[in-house]
Amino acid sequence: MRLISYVCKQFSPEVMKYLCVAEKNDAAKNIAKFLSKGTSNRREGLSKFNKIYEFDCQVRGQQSRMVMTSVSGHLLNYEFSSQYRSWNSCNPVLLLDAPVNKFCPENNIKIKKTLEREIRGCNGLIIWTDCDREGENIGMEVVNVCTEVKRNIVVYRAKFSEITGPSVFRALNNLEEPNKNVSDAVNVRQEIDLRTGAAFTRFQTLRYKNVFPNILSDKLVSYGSCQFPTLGFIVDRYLLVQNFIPENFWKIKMNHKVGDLSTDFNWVRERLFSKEAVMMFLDICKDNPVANVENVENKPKNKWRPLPLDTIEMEKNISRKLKITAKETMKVAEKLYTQGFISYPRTETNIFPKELNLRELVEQQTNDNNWGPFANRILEEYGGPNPRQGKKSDQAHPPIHPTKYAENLQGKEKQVYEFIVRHFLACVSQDAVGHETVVHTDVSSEKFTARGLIIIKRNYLDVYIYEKWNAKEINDYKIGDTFTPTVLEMVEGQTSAPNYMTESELIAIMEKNGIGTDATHAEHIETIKSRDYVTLRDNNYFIPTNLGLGLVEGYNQLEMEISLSKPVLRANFEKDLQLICNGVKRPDEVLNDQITKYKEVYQQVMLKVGLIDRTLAQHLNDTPHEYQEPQFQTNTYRSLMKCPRCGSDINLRDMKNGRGKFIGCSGYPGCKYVIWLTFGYSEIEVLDESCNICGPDVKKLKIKFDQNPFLGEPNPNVLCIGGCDPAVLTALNISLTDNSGANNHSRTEAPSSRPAQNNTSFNNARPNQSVGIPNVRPNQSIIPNPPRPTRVVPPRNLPSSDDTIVCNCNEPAVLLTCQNNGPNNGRQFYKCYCNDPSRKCNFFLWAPEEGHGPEPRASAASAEEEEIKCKCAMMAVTKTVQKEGPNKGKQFYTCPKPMGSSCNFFKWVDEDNAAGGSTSYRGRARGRGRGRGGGANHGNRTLSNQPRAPRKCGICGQEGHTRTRCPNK
DNA sequence: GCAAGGTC
Repeated sequence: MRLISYVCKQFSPEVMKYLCVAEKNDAAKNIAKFLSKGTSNRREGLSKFNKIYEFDCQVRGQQSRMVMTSVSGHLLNYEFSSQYRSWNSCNPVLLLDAPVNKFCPENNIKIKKTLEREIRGCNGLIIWTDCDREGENIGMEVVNVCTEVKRNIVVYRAKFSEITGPSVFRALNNLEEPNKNVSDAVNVRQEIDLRTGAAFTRFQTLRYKNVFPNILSDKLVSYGSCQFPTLGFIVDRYLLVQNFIPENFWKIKMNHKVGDLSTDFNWVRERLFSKEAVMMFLDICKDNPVANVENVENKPKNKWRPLPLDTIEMEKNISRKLKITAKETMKVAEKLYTQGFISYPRTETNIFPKELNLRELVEQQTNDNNWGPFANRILEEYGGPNPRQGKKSDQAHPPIHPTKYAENLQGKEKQVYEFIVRHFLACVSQDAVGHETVVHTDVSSEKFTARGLIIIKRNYLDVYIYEKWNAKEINDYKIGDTFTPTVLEMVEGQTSAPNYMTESELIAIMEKNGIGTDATHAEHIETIKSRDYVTLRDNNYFIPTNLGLGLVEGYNQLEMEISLSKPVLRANFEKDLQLICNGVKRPDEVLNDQITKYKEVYQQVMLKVGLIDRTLAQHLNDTPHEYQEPQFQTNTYRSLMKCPRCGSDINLRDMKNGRGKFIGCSGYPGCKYVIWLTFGYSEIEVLDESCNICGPDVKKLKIKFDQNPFLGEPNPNVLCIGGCDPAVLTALNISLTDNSGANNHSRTEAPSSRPAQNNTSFNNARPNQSVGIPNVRPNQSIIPNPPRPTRVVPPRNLPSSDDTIVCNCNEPAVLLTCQNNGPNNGRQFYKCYCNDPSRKCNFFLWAPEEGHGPEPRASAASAEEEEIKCKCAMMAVTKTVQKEGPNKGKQFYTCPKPMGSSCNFFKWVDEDNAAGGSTSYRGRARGRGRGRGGGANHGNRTLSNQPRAPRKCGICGQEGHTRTRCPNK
């Protein structure tokens, strides 16, 4: 509560306006209805899924304005960085630790925009999402979106277990803080599910379409941490049935008939697997076939009313008794919940909270024609509701119960609602009461018993029509009675295999093993049906298909310590997630553990994959083709640096039209950060070499310019665009902070000719529209490394008359020879000798040589020979007049930028450059550069005597030196 | 074309 007391001081109490966000539209509607007491005004959100309700309400003792709206489940979703999304982009194993980002899917954008719009007018936020693990995470997504727009807002969490008037007011009067631990656990769960699911799904699909093209060429052979263990349960039962060997058994049957009343007696030995032995016992009995009644037990026997209803029990019972599938049941229950007829249908709790007014709930049902009289009996005859209590609680939702009487429901809604009401009334009523009689008899020392049942009060059975309790009348025996059995004979039987698995059993075993949630069991079952892993026999029993059986058997053949089709991996993961919730384990710790485990599994699978192939081949009855490894794309991009906007990697990427490259964020489309390369180049690549100044995350770029903007520098040049050298950014027209399109035009094309994807998406990117939330691993920062303060290097002027060249470290420079294949091949240059990265000495200087000395400028330079710069210091391009007229065909220099952002520089090619007066900055001819800035600007020696505009330092703007020698660094 | 979890 510390947060709350702190932030409350930030605002004047009379102006509080809260944005309230529920998990779904109907919940928002009902919460608003109760809180506003029916006075809320409705208006439309930007999405049809989130209406907005406005009303006044007391919050923490203050009259406040409430703006109630909703999301629609999760707002964001994890996705791989774009370069990993294509199925042939990489080996699937790389997906286990490839970069992932959270982004807002297209169909949630309007919901997100609604939140962003509404929070601007509010100074508080109250999270009303469901009070479970996922709801906490959804709430945190809302908090992140809203605080990104408006930082200083009060954030509260409303905790409620049902949407009723008392419950929501109780939540409002006991506002809490969001729980970050719980939200973190969900993030880990999401990330691991995506990584493992995608990695193994791609592996299986790509491999088996190749190995069994006749059968699986078009099949999606998916893997999921829940779907595979679910398949495994069905296969286990199937194999149990298939491998079952029946055995014959024999037993003695005894019956006694008195008039019309027939009483069966059970042999205490039940059955024996030896015919001879049973025959022997029967012979003994028949020697003196008189039954002596040794004892008669009379005792009360109750049949217990059901426990309060949780989701699993609801799914199992409705599946078994009403023959409605779990998936359908949940769909119907969800609808009933959103209509306010029942409480939240996803609950693990079977204990009613004390504060829930059960009497009121029973009273709501008293007018029904079918169960109304029973409800009245609870109130009048039983002294009010008396629930049987279970032992489970999820601390979030109460057991499923009716919250409102419904009389006009139809079809399955009616059936499900009726089940929930009858179950509720049953569990708060009384156990059925009966009387049991057990008769013990002796026939020649062999014991036989008979049981009779008299039902005294049916109680809950009157309303819970789904259960039967049959009375069994037997003869009235007394101790000491003797009688001759009507039937005394040997009967033969055979053990039988268990049945294949029913849905009800499957859900039970999933729950027991922690596979899926109460909300998703039904989904996983549907998934394995749709993948053709299992099929339904007689509309009731699950059996695996050849594919499902082959896959599970294949993995089982590997005899791995941890099998993908066994539930242990998921179960252990769930335990770790709970530890994150409890604050015992750190999320990154669990994440890394899981990734390591799955990598080991993947490696083991790869080692013995032939065994899976052969097992699958047997089950599919097909000959496996030799596996051809797909040609995975090799252009998985090397990270250039971290995105200034979202912290993901940004990479040098190919334009879709193949006409160049650009630098884009791997979080696209979540993050649309992009740098267009507006300068001319023939080669560009990201090197392994990191920038000493910007840090290890920032790699250097090697660029071969069409026209080298760095006069005298080698071409190709090795540069850093991480921000350590503003002159580089200026020369390349790159802005790291402004990404609204300052350089958002392609290298050589007008924006309209860019690929459509980039043309629309990237141009629309604005900083506050970021939808990407980076997946920040522990050692990552979401903010790129800022340029470190550059070491101060005092200017060291080289003696102009001295032949010794010294570098910026004041050490003699080393004379090297250019080895590249460019025009400078074989040419000599000076470089820092000490080669100590910590010194950050970038010294470079061409050595004077014959034929490379000062040259007179060509009087009428062609574009090839002369470098002309425009007003924005870009290398001017040569164009030819196309317009009809006297100048048609004449060449001119102009700014390389497209119309609209051009500096409008203009100069005729044949104009006398030497005359001066031009606005251009003239450089050296290609391949004839000298020291940076033409030598003179290095301050060490002049290697060119060409007339030129004075160069200014890219860092401090002063003349007389350049960035490498800047005293103000 | 991948997961599981929300919800419509």
